[in-house]
Formats: sequence, structure tokens, C-alpha cells
Amino acid sequence: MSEHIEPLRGMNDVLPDEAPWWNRLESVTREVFSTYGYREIRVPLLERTQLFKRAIGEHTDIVEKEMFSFEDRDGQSLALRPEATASIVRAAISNGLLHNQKHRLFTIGPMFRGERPQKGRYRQFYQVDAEAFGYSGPEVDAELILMTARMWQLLGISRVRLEINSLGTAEARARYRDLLREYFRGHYSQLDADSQRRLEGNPLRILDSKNADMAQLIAAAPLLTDHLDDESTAHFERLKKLLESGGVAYTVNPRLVRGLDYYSRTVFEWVTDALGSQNAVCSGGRYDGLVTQLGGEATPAIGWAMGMERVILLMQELGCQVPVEQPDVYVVMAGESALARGLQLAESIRTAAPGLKIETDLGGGSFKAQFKRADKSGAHVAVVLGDDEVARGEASVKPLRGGEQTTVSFDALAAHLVAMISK
RNA sequence: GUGGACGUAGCUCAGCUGGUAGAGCCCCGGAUUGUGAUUCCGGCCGUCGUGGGUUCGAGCCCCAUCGUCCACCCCA
Repeated sequence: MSEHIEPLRGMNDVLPDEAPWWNRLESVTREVFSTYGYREIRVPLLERTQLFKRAIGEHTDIVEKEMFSFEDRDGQSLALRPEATASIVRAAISNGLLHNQKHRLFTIGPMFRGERPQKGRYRQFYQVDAEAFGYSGPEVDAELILMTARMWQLLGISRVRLEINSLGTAEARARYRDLLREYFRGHYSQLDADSQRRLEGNPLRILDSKNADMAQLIAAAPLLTDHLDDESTAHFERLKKLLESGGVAYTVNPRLVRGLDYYSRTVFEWVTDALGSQNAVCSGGRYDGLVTQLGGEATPAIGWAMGMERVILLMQELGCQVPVEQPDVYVVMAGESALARGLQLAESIRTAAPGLKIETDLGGGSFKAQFKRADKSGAHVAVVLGDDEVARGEASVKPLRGGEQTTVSFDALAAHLVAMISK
């Protein structure tokens, strides 16, 4: 035997036992998207590295140290997408979707970031992603958030809390950044090494620090919400009203800043205390400047991304149930002629009764062994086929959840099974 | 990227101060003829993550490496 090829760090296989959770999440989110008029878009996993650098920001952690980028055979720099927004904006521009149009879009798929893996944090991870283009008012901000609240409800998820904030316009944020830098410079010696490093580059990130020694210092720092431009303040106030009338509870977290440079005005994050340090399950915000930054016509835009692994972990943590796939009918058969006839019979039942789930035992072994498998499969009914049955042209039908075993002619079998299952 | 814990059969784990591997579950077969519980009997399954080193001898010690998990970091 040759040696095993090991899987890559942070790359997971979703095995059949896990797949139903993924299907549940995907079908619920698709369902909700469709009831809100969001349409699916699918974009490539691979883009020019330049796209992400320009969109997310040259000096963000994602671009600086987490992106899987490499040169192709022609020497151009490509990257596996670390998030979906940049690609969707690029696709919208490439395909002329933003010319006097409005679009509500969603996509579902894998993203890639070369971080050190932990529970709820992987190198290939999946996101459900929503984006709305062409809507400048706070109503769409509210709609996007209401939509996520509905998803939680339908998925049976509790223990998530909504935090919101406004970053204001780029100009207002630049003024605030200067103010903040000035404040922290005055207390330079109290900053930890990370924060000292961030002071010049991105002082807003200091507000996010979990370092308890700096908590007081941070609490006393000037608040962005006090230094917003008037329009952003009005936008934010209106959003809060809309959330209240929509029945979605929130807390304003003035220190909520995002690690991607393109956000402006509304930012929000759904957090949980059930997953350890990976506490963000869904987050997003407005990015009114990004489209022009990527060369398109000025278009207001907003979106969010949901971490699928985290949501699934959360569902499991909270004891949510997901239906397991099990056959309705299990065909037990022994003997060469019975095997051939059984296969044929299963086909004809599937044709006559579409939707009926029929699993055949092709594993051989004694009737006893096959019945054990039939039981374990969760099937409601076993169809038994041996040489006797084949000779008589009828199958033995045994209810596995109590009831008498009967014999049914091959011709009447499909209808008989449908009747048994539906009761 | 930094610090730490861990890595033994498909799964959950045991393995004393180094003497060349064990349990339960699972799976397979049997307890008289073709029928799923339980019980009983029997059986299969391991390059002890990988590669080096120390030693007469290593799952147990040392080094490296890969992976998982936790915290930081970052973020979905």
C-alpha cells in the first residue's frame, strides 16, 4: 500500500452525516431570499489578485497575510476569493448590471483565507452572501437585517444578538480617525504593541481590542457616533426606527468597526456567545464607495455574509434537529434470480410511484443480516424476495414498525407500498 | 503569525517507573429450515499521526514535521 495523501490544513470534508445540516441551511436561506426577491448570482472562485487588493484594502489583514494568491503560467497574479462582495461588484460592473438598475442578489459558496484553523474558522469556509445595489435609503439596510432575523427564526436559532453601528461617510471617518489618533497618542505608553502598530495605519481597529488592560482607555475614547456627518446620523436614526418597528432588537456598539476598508455608514454584526472566540455568525454593511473604486458608475450598495460552518455549529449546539434521510422501502433479497428480479422490481416501483424512496440490499449475506440492515436504514417497510417469491410472482411485504407480514403480487406492489407509506 | 494542549483499531478511550498493544461500541458469522429487539458464543480490524534520534529494547524519553483543539490575532 502506498502512503496516504493527507488533507490540507483547514480544509474539511463534509461527510454524509453532516450533509443534511448543510442542505437545511441552504434550502432555508434560498427560500427566504426568494420571498424577498433576491436572485442568485454565481461568480468565479478565482479572480485577479488586484481586485481584492483594491476592494478590501491593501493594508488589511485579509489581503496582507491571509489571501491564497499565486502566479499562473503566464505570470499574472491570481487569488482564491477571500470573500464574495468584491467578486460580485466586479461581476455587476463587467456585465453592465449597474446601469440605471437596481439589483438584489445572493450567492452561496466557498471562500478561502489562510488563517490558523480553529473551531468555526477554516481555510476553506462557506458563506451565504447577500448584496443590494442601487438603493441608497436606510430601508434596504433594514430589509437585509430583517431578512437575517427571519432566517434565524426559520432555522430555530436563538442566542444571537444584533450589534449595529454607523461609520459615517469616508470624509467623516477620516476626521474622526485624526481625532482618535490624537487621543491615543496622548496615552501612547498605555497601548499594547499591536495597538501601537495600528495607531498610524488604522487607529479604529484599536477600539476592537480585547485586551482588558486597555478597556478603560478605550471606553474613554471619543465616539465615532458623536462625530458623524448629519446625513449619516439621519440615516442611522431612521434605520434604528425601522428595526424597532420590524421587531428586531439591537444594541448600538460604537466600537464595531469592520476589518474591510470598503464599509461606510451602516455596519452590523450578529454575534453569539455559544461558539467560543468565533463569535460573529453574520455581518455586513453599506459600501457606497466601492463600485466607483472598482471603476463602475457611482452606485449605493450594501450586503452581508453569513458563515455557514458557524451557523451549523450553532444549530447543533442549540439542539436543533434536522431530518435524516431514510428510505421508505428496503428490499431484502437472496439468491441469484431474486437479485436480478429484485433490481428490476425496484426500478418498476420507482417508475410507478415516483418519490417513493427504495433502497435495495445489494450487500448479500443471510436474510437475518439483511433484516438488520433494513432495520437500521430506518425504512418503514421491507419487501422480501427469495426464490419462492420469484417463482410465485409475488413479494412478501413486512411492515418494520409493527403489523402483519403479507404477500402481494408484483403487479400490485407499487400501489400497495404507496398506500402503506402514506398511512 | 504567537503561545499552549493533544494525536493509540471505523468510533469513544485505556495502556503503571520504557520490556515490542487492550476494552466497549460498530461490523461479520453462529445459537437447526428464509425474517430486524435482548442475551450468549466466535471472528475481523492497528505502519500506536509521520520521519529521525537515544536505548539491548519506545505507544511511553528527545528532536523535527503534519494535523486537530484552545487562547491571542483576525473574522464569517
